[in-house]
Amino acid sequence: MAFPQRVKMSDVARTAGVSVATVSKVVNGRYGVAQATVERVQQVIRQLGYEASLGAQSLRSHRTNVLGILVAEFEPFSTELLKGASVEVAGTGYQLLAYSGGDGAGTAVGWERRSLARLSGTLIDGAVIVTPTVVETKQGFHVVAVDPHTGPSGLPTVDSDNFAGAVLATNYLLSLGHRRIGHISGRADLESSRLREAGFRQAMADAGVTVDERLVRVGGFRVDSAAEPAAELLSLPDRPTAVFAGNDLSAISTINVARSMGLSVPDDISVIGFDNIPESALVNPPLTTIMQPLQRMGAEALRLLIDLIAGVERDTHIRLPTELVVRSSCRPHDPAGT
Amino acid sequence: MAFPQRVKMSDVARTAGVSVATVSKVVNGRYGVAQATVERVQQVIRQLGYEASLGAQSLRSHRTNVLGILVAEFEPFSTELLKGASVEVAGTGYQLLAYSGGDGAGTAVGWERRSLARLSGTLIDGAVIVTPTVVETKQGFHVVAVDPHTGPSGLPTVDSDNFAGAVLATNYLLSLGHRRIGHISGRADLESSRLREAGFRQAMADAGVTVDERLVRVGGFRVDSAAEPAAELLSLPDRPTAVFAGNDLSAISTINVARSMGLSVPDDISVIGFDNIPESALVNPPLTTIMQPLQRMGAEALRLLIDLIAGVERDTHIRLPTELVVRSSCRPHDPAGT
DNA sequence: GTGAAAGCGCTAACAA
DNA sequence: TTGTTAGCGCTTTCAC
Repeated sequence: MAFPQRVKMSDVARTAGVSVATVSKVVNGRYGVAQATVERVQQVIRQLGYEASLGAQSLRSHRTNVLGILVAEFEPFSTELLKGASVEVAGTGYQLLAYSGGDGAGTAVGWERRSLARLSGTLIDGAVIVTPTVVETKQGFHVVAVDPHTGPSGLPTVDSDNFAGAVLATNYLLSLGHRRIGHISGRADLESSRLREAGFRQAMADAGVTVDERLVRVGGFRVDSAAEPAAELLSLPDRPTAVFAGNDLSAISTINVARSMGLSVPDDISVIGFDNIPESALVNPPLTTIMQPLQRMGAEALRLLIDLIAGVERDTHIRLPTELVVRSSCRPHDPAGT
Repeated sequence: MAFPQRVKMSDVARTAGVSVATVSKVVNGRYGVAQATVERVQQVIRQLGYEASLGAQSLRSHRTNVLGILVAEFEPFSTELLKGASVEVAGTGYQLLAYSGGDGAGTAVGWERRSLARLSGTLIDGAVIVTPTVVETKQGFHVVAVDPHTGPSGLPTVDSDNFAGAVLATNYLLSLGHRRIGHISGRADLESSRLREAGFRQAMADAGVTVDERLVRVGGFRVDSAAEPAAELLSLPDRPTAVFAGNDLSAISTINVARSMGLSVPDDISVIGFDNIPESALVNPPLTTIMQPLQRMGAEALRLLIDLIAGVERDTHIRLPTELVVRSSCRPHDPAGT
């Protein structure tokens, strides 16, 4: 077993004694080929293990039955979506192609435009874009955004109720007696980040608690980018007694920073996250957080995309509910400091 | 913002007043283009937001700087590898393309051959294949297998020490006083599955405990496929007091089945898994398991692939250590049954 | 320094 | 029913 160079359609044609056009017809199940020929060609295809090149095929036909999921990188958030999309795609006849077009540092604005430009029109019939940095609409190519960018956009979207989730998180901390609550926000360009901060402020206002602006910092939704703002927050002379982190990664980063500063979570400071990625249960202490149904979001996005391609009339904005998940990273505030 | 059809190289050429050949040279940084022309073309490229089509480009050039990760589906095991590969790829100049070529039911033998045939030669410069079902070698195309198929294969591989891990798991159960230990094995065609069962048998033999063959069943490494064998095991009149599941998914399935039968884990039966996927910490009770460094395996596989492409001389078989992770799904065996 | 032309592997008219 | 032809968007000689 060392032979198989790449076998192409012309190889099949030659072996079967027909033209490539005929092979193409057989491969694509077109009418107008003698039954005997069909069988002979199929026989050769099996024997040679021929499989059409996705690149060449899509270049020509503009239909591939492959759906793209475009992400900046494969981190816990996007891989959860991927899991959901993966089970949803089963039995649809589509294949899934996940493309990571970022630079790995999470800083490349516009990665989704580049990825989309490289893959759309050829290779994929439609795409789900995860947390895009810019808004753009292409003609004749279907795109669904998960956790979309801020700003008006005609794009079909899937997200969760970020505002309500943030209110949930903040109210939980308030109910525990915290008043000096910090917030590490996410990527300023994302609607979700904006809404979480807005929910935080709303809940604080509703409770009659003034937000200390020094306790609100931009964390960027990543472990590395959140470390510095977290450190600043915790170094304040009158540091917060609780932190609502914009997502679980920021929360985990905050816990790491706290530990490195000799602070105990939740004894010295309570931390709550957002997302409920699987990793949040693995940190020490296990993270209290707001759950977004990530896998379901991935599944809904994929279903929406398939429906759009099929021309199904339907609602193109899906918003799923969030939920408080209590673990061990928060405790009641003790004014006495005992 | 509704304009951009797909902009192609000919659009750039026309706008810049040059030929597509010249644009191509500029895009690929070839020598022999006047500095002024280079700048003008680059200006137009930026202005139009041009990006080369992966499909067309790869069809012609057979070099794409895209590496493939081929999986049957996006489940916790493969997505962990993906996370590891994603951080490893940063800064290498490669992009990652993950392709799910299975049928979603996990039953399609040969998916990796099909996926490979569709993507290799065009689109990707090399591939990491996750738990392939068959062995095959292509010429002039680099492939690394993670958790490879049983049987001799020239393929470069990355795996963990499955045998030692299984011994670890079994010895742990033995040390807890269990003697009637069941095993739900994995996919018969995978080397990892074979080695885990072998390690189980070895550890039992070393402890002088006879394996009851009725307590060894094939589980297939998936939640759904493991449910029936688990149910059979737990329905036995003299059911095992502990089960070593071939992987975490089977273990989780076993816990589900136990609960549905009214059995308590770990009070009525202890369960240990293998893999340490993040989900294992989320089940109730949190799963005791054998950790494979999945993200690191993904990273090592990607590094190995890149080295192979670059022609670096190096070891092409990487085996990483496993480790016992104690959580709450096992407890000492109580002969009295109190 | 630049462009015309051939061709990557495939599909789709159209002709035979 | 089958093969011939053109061309998808791009790269690469090779003339000019």
